[in-house]
Amino acid sequence: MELPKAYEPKEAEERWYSFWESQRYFEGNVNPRKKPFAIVIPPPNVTGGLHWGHALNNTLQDIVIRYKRMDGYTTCWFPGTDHASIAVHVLIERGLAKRELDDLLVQIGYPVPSEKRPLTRHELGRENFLKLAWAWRERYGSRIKEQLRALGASCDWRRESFTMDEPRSRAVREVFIRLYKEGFIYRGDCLVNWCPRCQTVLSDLEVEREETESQLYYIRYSLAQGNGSLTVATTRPETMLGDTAVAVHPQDERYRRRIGQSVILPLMNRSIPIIADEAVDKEFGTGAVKVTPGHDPTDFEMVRRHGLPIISIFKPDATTNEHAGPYQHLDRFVARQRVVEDLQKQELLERIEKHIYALGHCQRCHTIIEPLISTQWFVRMKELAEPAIRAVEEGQIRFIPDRWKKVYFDWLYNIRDWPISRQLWWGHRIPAWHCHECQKITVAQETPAACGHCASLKIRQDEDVLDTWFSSALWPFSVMGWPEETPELRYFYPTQFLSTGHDIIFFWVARMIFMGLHFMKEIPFEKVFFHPIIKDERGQKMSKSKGNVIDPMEIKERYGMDAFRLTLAALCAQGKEMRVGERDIEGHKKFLNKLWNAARLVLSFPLAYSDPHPIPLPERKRVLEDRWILSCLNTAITETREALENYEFNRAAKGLYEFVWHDFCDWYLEMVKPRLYSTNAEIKQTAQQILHELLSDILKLLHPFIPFITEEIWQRLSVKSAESVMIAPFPQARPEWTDREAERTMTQLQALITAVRTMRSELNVPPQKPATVLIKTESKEIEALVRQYRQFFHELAGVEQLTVGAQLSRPKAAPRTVLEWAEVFLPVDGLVDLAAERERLQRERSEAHAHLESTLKKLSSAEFLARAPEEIIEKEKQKAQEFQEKLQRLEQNLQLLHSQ
RNA sequence: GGGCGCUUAGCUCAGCGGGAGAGCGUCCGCCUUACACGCGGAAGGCCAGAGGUUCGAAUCCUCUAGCGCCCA
Repeated sequence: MELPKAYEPKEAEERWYSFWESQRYFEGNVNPRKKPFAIVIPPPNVTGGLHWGHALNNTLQDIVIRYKRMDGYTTCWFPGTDHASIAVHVLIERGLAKRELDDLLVQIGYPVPSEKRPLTRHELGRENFLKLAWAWRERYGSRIKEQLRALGASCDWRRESFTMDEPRSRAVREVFIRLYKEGFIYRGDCLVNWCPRCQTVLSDLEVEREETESQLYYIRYSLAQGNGSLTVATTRPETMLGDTAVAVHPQDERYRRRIGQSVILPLMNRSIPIIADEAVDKEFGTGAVKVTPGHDPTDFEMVRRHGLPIISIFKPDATTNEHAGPYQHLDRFVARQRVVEDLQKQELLERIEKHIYALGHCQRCHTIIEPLISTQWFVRMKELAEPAIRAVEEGQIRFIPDRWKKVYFDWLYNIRDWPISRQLWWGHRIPAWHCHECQKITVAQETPAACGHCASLKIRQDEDVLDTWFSSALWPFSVMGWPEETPELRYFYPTQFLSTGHDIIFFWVARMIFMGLHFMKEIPFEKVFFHPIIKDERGQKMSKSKGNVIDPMEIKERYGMDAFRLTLAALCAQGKEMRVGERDIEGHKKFLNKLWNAARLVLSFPLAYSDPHPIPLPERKRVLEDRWILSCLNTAITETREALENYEFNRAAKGLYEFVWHDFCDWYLEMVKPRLYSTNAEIKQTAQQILHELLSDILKLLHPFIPFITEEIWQRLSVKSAESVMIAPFPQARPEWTDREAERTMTQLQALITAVRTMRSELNVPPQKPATVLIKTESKEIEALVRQYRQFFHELAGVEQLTVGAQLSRPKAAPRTVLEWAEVFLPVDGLVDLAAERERLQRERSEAHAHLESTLKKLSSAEFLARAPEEIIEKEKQKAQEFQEKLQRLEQNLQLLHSQ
């Protein structure tokens, strides 16, 4: 079937995706006779759209799963989305405030007030808020899923999960209850990271540190006894209102005699002790620091060690409370200003210095974090972390690239307990009920009727929800139906491959590992690939605020998804970041055009038979170029497989690009044309058969990278071995096709043809103009080669007259190219720039000379001969001979030119 | 403060112990019957710097400088 002149990605992409889906190719069903290969998708946030990072990550997963599917595994890619507790919460709150969600409010039957004032979640109440959030998800939550389909992701959509759907919620409750009963979950008062805007606790990981220039205030505290004073330095003067001590380092000579004395806390006129603690940095400020346990993690720990009181001066919205004395009801920054002013008035502020420190911000809303004492739920981590460390240490789980192991270990070795409660509404509500009577806690899957301890009916459920990552941590087994013992779990768990960004190594990867080990008693996945972070062509992270974001769907419109996918794969080296610009995509789109046109050529010579498995072509009918390209194909197959097994996506993609464009199109297709146009039916048939076989393998090799165009071409093959390229077996190298001799001969032929082309080009001999070429060589082999393939010199280099031999005398004034084993002359009419010719040969001579020198130096070294491996010595000897010959030829030609 | 990574052709990057590579860009010549989204050709590099290991270093080690990321 003939192909249209240009490939139309838009229409083809939709058509083939629905074809694959209707044929149920994406479905992975338990099949004990085949080996499983499963991937769980890193669930994207329901609120989001597909960005380039998703595009990369999911392209890589799709490449791997398509490859494995073609290679005979039962593959299953489990898709789904994440409920993104805080992101949705923020989004809905903002929507309410701006009154952008009125239509959804109407939909859930909420009486929408007619006047346009901002609404709050508290006005709606928890139940309505949740209804609204679900309605929002129903309407907008499928966008990312549609975008993944557009990308070509071959997920088993029957198995789609959502972290808040019923089966996943059951898994979450089950895990919570088990961990609670096993003593891993506890509730306690701790100093936590508090976001005053979101009004919730955040884990350390959800706090983003930013280097900020601020001030360091030096404040004088006078001693309770006598006239002396002590100066402390602080970045947060307002928190002094909650100071309960001043601390110095025990070995600090300056303050040793002060330890045990007291100071009067300025503005509050409270006496507080001077304590000694190792945690004090002698170099910081004056070496004496104020201790504010209610609002500083280091101070909190310190005070615990010394048994001192803790005072919290802020309310959850970060305004001051009754403990702030005269500074009550102030915003924290206003409080700071007032405190500083008053200290100045009382001449207690010694000086202010510039100071840079890492200020914590809320990952979601960017508000400055306030450390605050609060009651939260925690997971005791130490015991859970140990097996997770071992699994990676012992290599049951492999990280690629390997270096991320260290990051993982560092975090787990210094693991801190995980605060899992969040003061939000959208999420998994903690399955714990508090009893009014006995104050005890009852945990249960379903709402209990009464307290499990005293049977009181006065119980209420905990208000908090769980950290979203708590449910994500269960993903590898929750998507397979855990806690039920499903056949999927038995067959597909553990999965083989996980691809993700290194930015969530702690958030997600580590947590999946310890949860998997704890609940499944088995690792969740065998290999974790950490892909690079995508940057734009200037090396900047893509972000909405920078305005450098391009919607992948726009890329699809302009270039087609295959071009995007191929680009992402080709640029994906195992580094920390990769830069991608539209130019890169443009370039790879050109490759698709090339492939398309090569296919057009091949398909314009349809096969005369229809058997998809014809009798193999007799070897003796294969000519040099056939043997050569089949040998190259073998190499391409081996290297593609190898690269894919090692997740070297760039090597796989670039290797195929090179093979298809430069070996197959540039050389093979050009060489095979005369046979295609031959009147000898047998010759023609042979050429066509090989061409079809090559194209078919090329399509299969490329399919994981560029699924749409390969299918579009595949479906037009006159003879195809499978109803879809997607389920055709991935090519295997045939050892009998490897042909080193053909490769060597071809290399020589290419060198000779290139030599002629170069001279033609440099002399501006137009392609139409027939050329006369002389090749001088002493090698019988080369001579025979030139004679045998003189047709190619005609076809590929426009050579009309070709003379070859050992005896022919060198033309004096003709341009020449000197190879190791031959000299090529192109006598032309008219003047030749002999000076330029001489110059070029001289340059080549000094180059050859340098090469020769360095090899000879090696060969004359006794140490080299004694220590270098045999094959290297052989190679050096061979090199020496080649350079010698080339040098000799150059000398002879230079002499001839000098005589002119 | 601790850790990790990067520095190779004008740009973006591969290569990571044995003859310096690709894509894009630049320059030259071509509408050759699959493709001008093309064909053919060319120019362009003390592989950041300094030491060391080795018969041999862009590649391994140490230090220095610059840039970037992560953790505290």
